[in-house]
Amino acid sequence: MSHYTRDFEGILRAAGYRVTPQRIQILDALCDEGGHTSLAAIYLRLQRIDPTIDKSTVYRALKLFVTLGLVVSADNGDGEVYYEIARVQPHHHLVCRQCGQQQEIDHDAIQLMAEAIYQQYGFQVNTDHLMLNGICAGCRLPHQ
Amino acid sequence: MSHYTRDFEGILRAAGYRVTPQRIQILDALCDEGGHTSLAAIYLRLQRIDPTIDKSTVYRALKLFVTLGLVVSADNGDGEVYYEIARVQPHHHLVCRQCGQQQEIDHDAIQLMAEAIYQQYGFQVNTDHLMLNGICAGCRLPHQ
DNA sequence: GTGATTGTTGCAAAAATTGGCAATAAGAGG
DNA sequence: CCTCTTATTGCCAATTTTTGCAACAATCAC
Repeated sequence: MSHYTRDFEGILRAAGYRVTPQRIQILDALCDEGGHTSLAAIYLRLQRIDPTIDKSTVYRALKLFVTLGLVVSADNGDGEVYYEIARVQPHHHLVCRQCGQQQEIDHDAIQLMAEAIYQQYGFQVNTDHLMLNGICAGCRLPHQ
Repeated sequence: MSHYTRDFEGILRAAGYRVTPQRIQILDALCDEGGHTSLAAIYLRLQRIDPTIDKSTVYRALKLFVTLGLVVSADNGDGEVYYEIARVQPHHHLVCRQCGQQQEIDHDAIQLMAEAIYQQYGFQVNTDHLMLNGICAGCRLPHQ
C-alpha cells in the first residue's frame, strides 16, 4: 500500500504492535476518505469490504492509532468525533460557529504560541492538530 | 447561592431557559468540586443529595451549560471528559504526557496566537479553554 | 517450513450516552 | 393566588462505546 504518507507498518512494529489486515484496512479507509472521517463512516466502508470486521475492532484500532500519533482526532462540535491521517507537517482547523465552515491553517501561528509557552513555562507543547472555534470573516462582517 | 462567580440564573433566564432545582444542584456540585470534575463524579455527588435525579438530566444540563458558555469541558486524554465552571478570564491547561501533571496558564500566550490568526485569516478565534499536551520541564530535563 | 509465544480479533455482555414521551413544574399574565 | 403555556424532568428504550474472554493468527526462533 504505497499511498501512505508514512511507514505505518514500521511504526506499528517498532512500537511492539502487530500489523493485521484489519488495521491495514482501517488505515486504508482513513486514507481514501481523504479529509475528516467519522468512525461510523469508516465502519460502514469496511463492512462493504469485509463484513466480519467487528465494530469494537475499529474502536480499538482508532484509539491505538491516535495514541501512536498516526491518526489525529478532533471533536467538530457537532458531537461526532472525526479522525484523520496525521500529516508530517501538522495543520489545524478554524471552525466557524455561525456557518460551520472549516478553514485549514498551517502551523505558523500555532508555532508562535508554542514557543511563547516554552519560553514562559518551560513546557514543550505538542500541538498535533487543533480545532479552534470562532467566527469567520464572512460571518463577522455584515454582508454588503 | 452566593458562591457563583457569575449570575447563572440570570443568564439561564435571559436565554429563555428555566432555573430548576436540578440545574442549580448540578452547578453547585461543579462549584464545590473546585477544579475539573467528571460527569461520573457529579452524578455520584448528586445521588447523595437527591437520589431521584436522573443521569440523563445531568447529561442534558451539562450539555446546555457548555453551549451557554457557563461551563467548560475538556478531554484530558485519558478518555474521560472533564467539566469546570467557566471563569470570566479564560485560562488553559498544559498536560504533561509523561507524568500527567497539569499546569494552569493564563490567557496571554493564547491571546497572541488568536491575534495572529485574526491578522492572517480574519478569523476571530474563541478560545475558551484549551487543553494542550506536551512534556513539562521536569520530565524533559534528565533529573540530576 | 514448524512450533511456540503472545498480541488481536470477534463475539457477547456490560456500561455509557442519547432520545422519545407523558407527567410535572417554572415562569408569565392576569 | 390561580391559570395557562411550555420547558424540563424522570422513566424507559434505543443507541453507542467499552470490556472480558476464548479462539485465532502475526511474529519470532529454530
